[in-house]
Amino acid sequence: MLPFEIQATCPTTGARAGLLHTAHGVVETPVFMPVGTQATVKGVMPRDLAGELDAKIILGNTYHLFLRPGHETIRSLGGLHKFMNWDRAILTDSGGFQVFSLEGLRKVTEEGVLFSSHLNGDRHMFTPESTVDVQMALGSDIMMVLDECLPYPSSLEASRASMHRTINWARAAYQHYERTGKDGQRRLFPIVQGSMFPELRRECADKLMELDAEGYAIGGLSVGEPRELSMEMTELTAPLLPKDKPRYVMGVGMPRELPEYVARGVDMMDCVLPSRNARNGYLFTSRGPVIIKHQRYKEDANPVDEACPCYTCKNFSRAYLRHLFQAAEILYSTLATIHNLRYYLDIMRRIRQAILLGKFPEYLLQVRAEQLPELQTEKESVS
RNA sequence: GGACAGGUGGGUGAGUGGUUAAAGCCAACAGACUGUAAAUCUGUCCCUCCUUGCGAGGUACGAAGGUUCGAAUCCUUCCCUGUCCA
Repeated sequence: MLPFEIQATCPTTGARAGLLHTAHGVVETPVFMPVGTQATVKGVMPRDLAGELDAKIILGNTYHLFLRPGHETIRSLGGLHKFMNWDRAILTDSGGFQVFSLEGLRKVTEEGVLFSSHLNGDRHMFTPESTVDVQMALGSDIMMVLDECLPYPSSLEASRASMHRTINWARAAYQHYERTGKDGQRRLFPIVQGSMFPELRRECADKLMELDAEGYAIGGLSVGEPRELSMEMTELTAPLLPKDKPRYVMGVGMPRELPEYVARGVDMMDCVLPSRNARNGYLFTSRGPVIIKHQRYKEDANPVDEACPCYTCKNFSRAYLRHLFQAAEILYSTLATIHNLRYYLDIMRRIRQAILLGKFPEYLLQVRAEQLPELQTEKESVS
């Protein structure tokens, strides 16, 4: 298997366009990966995910799938791909994010994380080794090492200790992986931590480099810090990671930030924003956000985004979507999620094209120059 | 015609003499959301004013009177609604 093929690099910014080969297809990078935590991208059928949206890779979650339905159940049913009828690539997060999001339901020790299930309180010990085993049972194409995702802000001392723990876990996970699971069909990515401290980020990246992994992630971002900080941390960390390996920034970002991350050498991103915000009534458009529940859309016959070629925009009005939202109809979530994901994925396709054509700097400048209103005005939405 | 039960803010529905401009829920109107405990969560939700404060007035619990220092709460009459009996 060709590990990671870089097709073009922007000489100005360092942005790359590449091909990430997996046992479940080729992923064109830079890529945005829709989040499908519980073996489903909420609201969207795999048929649309592969067809209309043409996503090449999606996320699953170790913690959630371990608890329900259980990795052994999924293994016995033929693996996660078969289980959810998704024959393209899957990346699984390790449960490291749940260390952050389920703070209060877990205890971190040097050995790993002891979770109290949010479903029934049962206690489960997650170790670097066990999370690799679970992800192998799921049949993940890209596995993530167990890491400790700290909240913001965290003290220097706490961040340093945590960062070292994450390094130790990464080593343990990698050793285990090389002993039991490395077969050229899958990958295991370590995750750079270090909170918002440049020296910790550098040290962490440095140490993880020794693992000579098949790809690296930058984690611990989008945990409450100002947006500029997430960008700064990425900017200083990405160049420390191997040029010939995919770089993955976890849990970002807003649409306009996507090219910014790519400009900093990032190849992969994921975020729940497009899917979650869709369900909560927040639609991303080329002219800024459309909060579909707003009264101003009650009689708006226009599509969500004139410029969007998605199924939702091609066939339905804002007024209809607003109605579905107000009525809490299931179809709303589906149509809204299809739109938002299509919006994100189309942005990534444009970014990739720009890089391949050597026009990424212009693209970036153009995006930066667009002064999108925070919210569309009454006048704009009526016109 | 008779007997019960009941009429509370957009809806529903608590509240039976004073911390009640009146709980809760819903609707409505806004806000949040970044490796998903999220089809979730938060706020506003009678009117006017300002020095925007757990501020000042004014209206308000079917209607009109009355009792009381004080009434959505007690009394009287009337109007209306529901159920049952003729």
